[in-house]
Amino acid sequence: MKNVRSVRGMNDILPQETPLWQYLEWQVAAVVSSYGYQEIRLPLVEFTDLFHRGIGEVTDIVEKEMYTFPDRNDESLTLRPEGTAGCVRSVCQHNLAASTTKLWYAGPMFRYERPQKGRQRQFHQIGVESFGVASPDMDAELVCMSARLWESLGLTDQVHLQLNSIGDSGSRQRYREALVAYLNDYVDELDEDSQRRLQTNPMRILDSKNQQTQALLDGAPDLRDYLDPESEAHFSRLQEFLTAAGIAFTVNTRLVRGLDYYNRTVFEWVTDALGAQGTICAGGRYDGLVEQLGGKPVPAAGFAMGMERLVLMLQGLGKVSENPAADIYFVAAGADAEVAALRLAESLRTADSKYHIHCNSGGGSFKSQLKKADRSGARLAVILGDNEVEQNTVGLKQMRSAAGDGQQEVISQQALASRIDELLREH
RNA sequence: GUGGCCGUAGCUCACCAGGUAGAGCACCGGAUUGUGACUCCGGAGGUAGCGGGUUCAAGACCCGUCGGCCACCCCA
Repeated sequence: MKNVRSVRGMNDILPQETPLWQYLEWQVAAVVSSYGYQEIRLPLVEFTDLFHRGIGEVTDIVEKEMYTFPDRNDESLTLRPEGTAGCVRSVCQHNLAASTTKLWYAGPMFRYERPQKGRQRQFHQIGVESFGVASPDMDAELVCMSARLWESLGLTDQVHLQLNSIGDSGSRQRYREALVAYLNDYVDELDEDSQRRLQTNPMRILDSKNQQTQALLDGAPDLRDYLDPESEAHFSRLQEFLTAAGIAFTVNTRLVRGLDYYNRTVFEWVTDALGAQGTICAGGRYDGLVEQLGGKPVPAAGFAMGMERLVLMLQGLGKVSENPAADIYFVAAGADAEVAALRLAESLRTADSKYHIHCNSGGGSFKSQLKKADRSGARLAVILGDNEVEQNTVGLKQMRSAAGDGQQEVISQQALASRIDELLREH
């Protein structure tokens, strides 16, 4: 107990918390399937090369956050740091994108980062990916679907949508040059990180949190002025759709994403309820990725949600997860009574499996077993001792009846199932 | 990877000008014969994250390390 411990940043989700996770998963599955999305289950491990080609060589994820190791065959493998690359790989491998394909998945992702609240090394995402539709109605569908999710989770008034278009590669190229040209005059005023990015990935300077840098950017060229006409039309059409759907958004021309595969639409759902980890959901269009990974050219778009962050928000709502309380607790004293209890509990489960039945009290006096029954939260205690066994009866005690707690009756063992139904269905 | 704060029983925390640890909750048992919740009594549980240093003596001071939180970075 001293020296066994989980790996840093890789946390247990304890029984107390799992109901909330299940609730979240259930809501998401219901919403996305109402849009016709189908679940796909993907490996946690992929060839390292997939992420280098998919996410981009100069991204932070690939440069310093991946769990990469050689397997026994000396091939380099990596624990997936995100879901899109693997999903696209699967789509290519099985030729799934012959027609429009809409997929979703959920599961753990791995990134070697410094843990904080809302950020772990093993964390969980739900991802949604759509293949085969290039027009902006698909972008709109994805945003609508995510908005509907917040609605179903009760989070709508805590989240806000930020939207941008980063155009095609040509417009980004032209904009990058203009931005670098502008910023080169102010190199000394930039923060250290931004100075470095000026060489490696200038557009990432746009979402710097440094205030002085942001002030400098006020005079910088605007990405919007550099969009190619098609991207511009795509973007304005998307905004039309969203307005029609009644979804509020802010166009943030400094919103760029850290993964190289995006083009045109990018969006983020943000909240201020989570401190520095404000993004709960993010995504966009990635029309070039399928081809880049060796498939036929297929347009695509998608987004991913951080489950830990959503769970934190749900907890913040006061949505405390409740463990399913016990319904029936068997109290059995004596060797014969234990046998009878086991037999009766099994027959109850056969008759109706929806009750939570506990029948392994571990012995002890009636008193201590009743105490355990009480703490289990069970509404009914079935009591068996030598007398009951002899007479084929049970004591049935109501632990939580509204009026006059502790009512107890003696009934035949044959009548137990139907009497339990009567008592438990009343509420 | 950088910076700040922190690390005492299962949980929340206390003590201490440095002299080898306590409370509440939880847990277990008991309050006469087969019955829970309230009350009373009792019990178990910590080599004070780990390692080193200073000291006659350290959980308390110093260093390192691991871990947690917060921010940066980055991202979901």
